[in-house]
Amino acid sequence: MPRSFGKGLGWCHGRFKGYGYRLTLSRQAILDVLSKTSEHLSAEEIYHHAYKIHPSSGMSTVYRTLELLAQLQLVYKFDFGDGRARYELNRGIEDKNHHHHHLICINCQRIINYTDFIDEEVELLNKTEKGLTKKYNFRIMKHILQFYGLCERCKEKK
Amino acid sequence: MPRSFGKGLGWCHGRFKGYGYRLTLSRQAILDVLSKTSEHLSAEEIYHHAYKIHPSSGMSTVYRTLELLAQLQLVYKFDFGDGRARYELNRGIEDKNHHHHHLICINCQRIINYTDFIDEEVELLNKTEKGLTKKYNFRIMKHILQFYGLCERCKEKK
DNA sequence: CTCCTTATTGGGAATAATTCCCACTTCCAA
DNA sequence: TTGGAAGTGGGAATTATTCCCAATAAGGAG
Repeated sequence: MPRSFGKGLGWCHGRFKGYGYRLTLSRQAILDVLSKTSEHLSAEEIYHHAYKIHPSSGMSTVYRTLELLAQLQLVYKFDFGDGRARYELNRGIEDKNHHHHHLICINCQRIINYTDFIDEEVELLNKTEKGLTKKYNFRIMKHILQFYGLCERCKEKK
Repeated sequence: MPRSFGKGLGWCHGRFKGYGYRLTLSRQAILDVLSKTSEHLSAEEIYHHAYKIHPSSGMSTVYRTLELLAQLQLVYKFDFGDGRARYELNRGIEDKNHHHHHLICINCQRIINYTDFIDEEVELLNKTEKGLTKKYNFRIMKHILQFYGLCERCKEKK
């Protein structure tokens, strides 16, 4: 919403206008939802939360907006293997130190953002990226690194 | 089929029986298809190929069988971001040196198995895995490492 | 502030991969 | 040979996502 929106998302506004996009109430509501959670919400979850802020947003709009935001790199779109996409606000633009990878429980879907070893990981990924770019003549645009397993709780029950 | 099946897949037979599963014609056909390709086939592609060998296999059976094979670790199930699962025979059991990761073209879906830097990658992944296991008390069961981009050809056209 | 152009929207229908269901078949061990 | 369990086919059901298009709203110009 207008008020809370100002907090940390003002920069989005410029980004939108810069590309000729309109910052509508639906889009604000969706950005607002994403900015207020640390969870990795699905489109439907975002839809439900956005509903409370701006009740007339439909699913189509949610999907379209998320697609747009992903394209603008304002959000990341992830697949954690449970058959639906999940979205996370890209906080990295204003706040470095937020770069992380994911550890996913295949039983309860709990997701942990970890930053351990992240520097080494990023270093190796960059190196590999360079090597692959050269050898296979690719233009690499993104990578995925995820660990899957059973979390503390789910491990017991099996 | 029976004859060609003997080539390199004999060990599957034992694996099946060991778990009390039956090695039916449908299952043989599917394993046969997977053993004869280096591509990453989707369930539907596997279905079509298997059809030539054993025409009465239905889609349900293909999905069920692939699920079973993945569970037995005889095949790997991958998601390359194009909305359908893809499957690859696990040749690692008899043939080391086949461990690889994937480089995927987001435009034409071409997939390259690369082994460059694989030792360093595996080393870092193992280390990270150990660290995460300890810190978050997870039982890690698998990881995903993939690079996405535009291949040589698709890069030009954009 | 109002008007005009055009991006954006809602919602219902369409799509597509995968899973479900269940009567029928096949396999194997006794 | 037979009984029960494992496996099967195919069509229906499920589910996330995309498509479509008439109606709406954003925001710059006047």
